[in-house]
Parts: sequence; structure tokens; C-alpha cells
Amino acid sequence: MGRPRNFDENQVLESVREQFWNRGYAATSLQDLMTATGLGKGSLYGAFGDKHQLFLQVLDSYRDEQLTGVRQILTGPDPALQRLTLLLESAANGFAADAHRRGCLMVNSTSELHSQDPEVVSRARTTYQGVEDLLITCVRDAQLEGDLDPGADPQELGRLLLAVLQGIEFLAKTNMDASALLQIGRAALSHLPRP
Amino acid sequence: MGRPRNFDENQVLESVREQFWNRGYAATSLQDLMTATGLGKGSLYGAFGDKHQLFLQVLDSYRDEQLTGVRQILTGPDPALQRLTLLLESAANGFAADAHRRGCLMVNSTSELHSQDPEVVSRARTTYQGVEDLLITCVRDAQLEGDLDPGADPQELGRLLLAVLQGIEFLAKTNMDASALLQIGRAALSHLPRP
DNA sequence: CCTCTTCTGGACCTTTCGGTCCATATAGGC
DNA sequence: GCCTATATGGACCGAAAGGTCCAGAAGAGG
Repeated sequence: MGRPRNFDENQVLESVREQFWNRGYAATSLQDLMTATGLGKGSLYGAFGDKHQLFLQVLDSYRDEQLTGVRQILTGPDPALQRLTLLLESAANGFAADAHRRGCLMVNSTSELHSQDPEVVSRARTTYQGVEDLLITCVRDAQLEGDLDPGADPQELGRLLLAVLQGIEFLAKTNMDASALLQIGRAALSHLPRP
Repeated sequence: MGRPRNFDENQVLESVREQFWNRGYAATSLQDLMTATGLGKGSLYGAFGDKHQLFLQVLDSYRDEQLTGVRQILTGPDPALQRLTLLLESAANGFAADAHRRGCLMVNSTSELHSQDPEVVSRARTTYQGVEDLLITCVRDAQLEGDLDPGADPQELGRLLLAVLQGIEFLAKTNMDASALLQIGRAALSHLPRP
């Protein structure tokens, strides 16, 4: 009943995500979103609510994709230590490969809005809690496989790797050399306690 | 000659910094800056130029203070390894102690503006290049003092510590527990290669 | 004490912001 | 082929943005 939507919601969310990613939340205007999606205000408001609600939906889908990506890397068939290496290396390479060094949308959004928008903070918290859990599990696997010191605290190592990951993300935005970013990731792993 | 300034420039820069720190660049309006400083537009524009120029001056003074603070910690009389510990611990404690978890102004500004404002990126780059240099020197000292493996690459270790520092800064903004932040800093140091 | 130069605060301007509203278009259900 | 319900895009709104400008205030120098 009624007239059907004339656009694909996921596709619109992708275009909107690009805008927020390129300019940040406050600096992207409704006009930017309209031109990026080709939609009018009526459609945007009807389908997603106001600017803030639309932004949160972008963050939700982004978080889901991020967690899925990390999970894929950290639960592959290779040895656990190798999976951890792959994660850090692909993060460093990925951040460096982006010509505009945009970094991670969730990180940028958190940095911009954390002191004014609890809903953004809550999404950041669940995202990185999720990544932390995946890392800890993978560290535990590496201990079971005999590649890391079984006496070490897996939570401590997982959190350390999470911090290094975020550090690489930020330093990429300061235009640090790609080789230096990679060096940091490899250094973090090479100094984990061995059995 | 002429009427003298009716305010202290450094004091005004401090008030302005607080505003930018609390709300970010795009979200603080000229009105915010006027009420925060008690000055009119004429005075603000006359003394500091437009909003963007004023912001850059805030970043400059902030960078100087940051580098001075880090230098003070990393060149103290204690053993070098202990100085490194002090830096990471005071960073973790400092970020956690802020009730609003505002993080570092330079980091927040970089995350918000790096893809639109090369002048901000350049300030971030010099800031963290400076911190990196200080860290590398301190690592080298620790090697000379026999507390770290003299065969390790000091640049690699310094950069790793820089990344951990930035990681802690970010995770603080996601409301990670203060104890977890501290744990990360200590873990990073405890797993550095010993002689 | 008068003048000259700079500072000061607010009036004012243009533009753009996010958001609402509505006349029209359009497909599904009967 | 209606009728109904939703989608659509743009007109429209008040508020707020950043920036300019100016009349008056106020020391410093002679």
C-alpha cells in the first residue's frame, strides 16, 4: 500500500557514510547529504529521521562491518599468532593506502563527539570491547598453540594490541610513513612474551 | 601610542582553548568564544584574526606546552626506564582523571580536521615527531643504563611507545576503565626487550 | 589639555544551517 | 480504473553562522 521507495537504503547509507567520513559530523550539511545521495529532504527525513539519527545508523552499519572484518581475520585457519600479525599489518597498510588518510570513521566520530554525544560513545565502547574480546581470544589461541608464553595474561596482551592498533590508526592521520606504521605493528608482536 | 589592550592575550588563548577542547572546532561558534572570553568580535578579530587563525594559535601554544611537559618527564634525574614508566602512567592517569574524558586537544583536532586542513596536520606531525624523538632518546638512555636490550632498535621501540600512548589516549575517550588504561601502559613497558 | 592612534562592543549583513510542510507523483489493493 | 497511502522534491521558515564596519572610548605623546 502506498508509493514504494525509489532508492536502496543501504546504498544511500553508503553515500552518506562517505560524506561523514570525509568531513566529519558537524561539517557535513544536509545539502551535502542531498547532493551525495541525490535525494530530497523529504525522502531523507522520511526514511532515516533527522541528521543525528541518520548519523547513528551510519555508525551502526559501520561498526557491524568493522567487527565482521576483524572477526574474519582473527578466526581464520592460520596459526593464531599469524592471524594477529595479519590484522596489524593489514590495518597499517590499509590506513596508509588511503590517499586522504581518513583513518577509521568510528575513531574520528568518537574524537569529534565523545564529550557531547553519549550515543556515539556507547557505540565506540561496544565496538572496541568487541575488538578487544576477539583479540583476547586470539591471544589465548596463540598460547594454546605454543607461540606465546602461556603464563602471560591474555587480557593484558589483547588490550595492549588494541591500543597499538588505535595508535597506528591515529599516527596514520598525522602522515607518518607507511613503513613506520608497519614497523610499529610488527614491533608490537615481536616483543610479546614467548614461551 | 593608541589605546592599549584591555586583556591578557595568553589568558584569552586559554579560555578559547577550553572551548575548542570541549566542543571541537566546527561546533564552537564565535558567540561561544565571545562569551567565554568576555570580549567582543572587534577585539577578537583585531588581536587574533579570524576563527581559523585563532584556532591555529591555540594549537601552537598547546603543542609547545605538551612538548615541554613530555620533555620534563623524559629528561628527569631518574633512570631512563623509570622515566618512560612515569610518562605512560601519568598519561593514563591524566586521561582517566578528566571527568569529561576530553583526551588530547591535538589528537581531537587532528581527527576532526586532518582531511580538510593541512595546517592542522602539519602541527600534529611536528608535535608527534617531537614526542617520538624524545622517546627514542630516552630509550637509548635506558639501553646505555643497562635496563633495555642494547641490541634493539631504539627507533622501533620509541615509535611503539608513541603508538601505545596514542592508543591509551583514544581508549580513554571510549570510557575504558582507568585500571585498564594503566594496565596497557605498564604492559607495553614490561614487554620491552631486556638485556 | 588636546590630538592621534588604537582598541572596543555591538549593530548589521549575507549566507547557510537544520527542520517543517505541502502540492504533486506514483504504485498497490480493491 | 479508481482510491488510498506513502514517497518525493522543493518552497519556506526562524535561527544562527562567520565576518565587516563603525561610532565612540581611552591611553600615550606632545
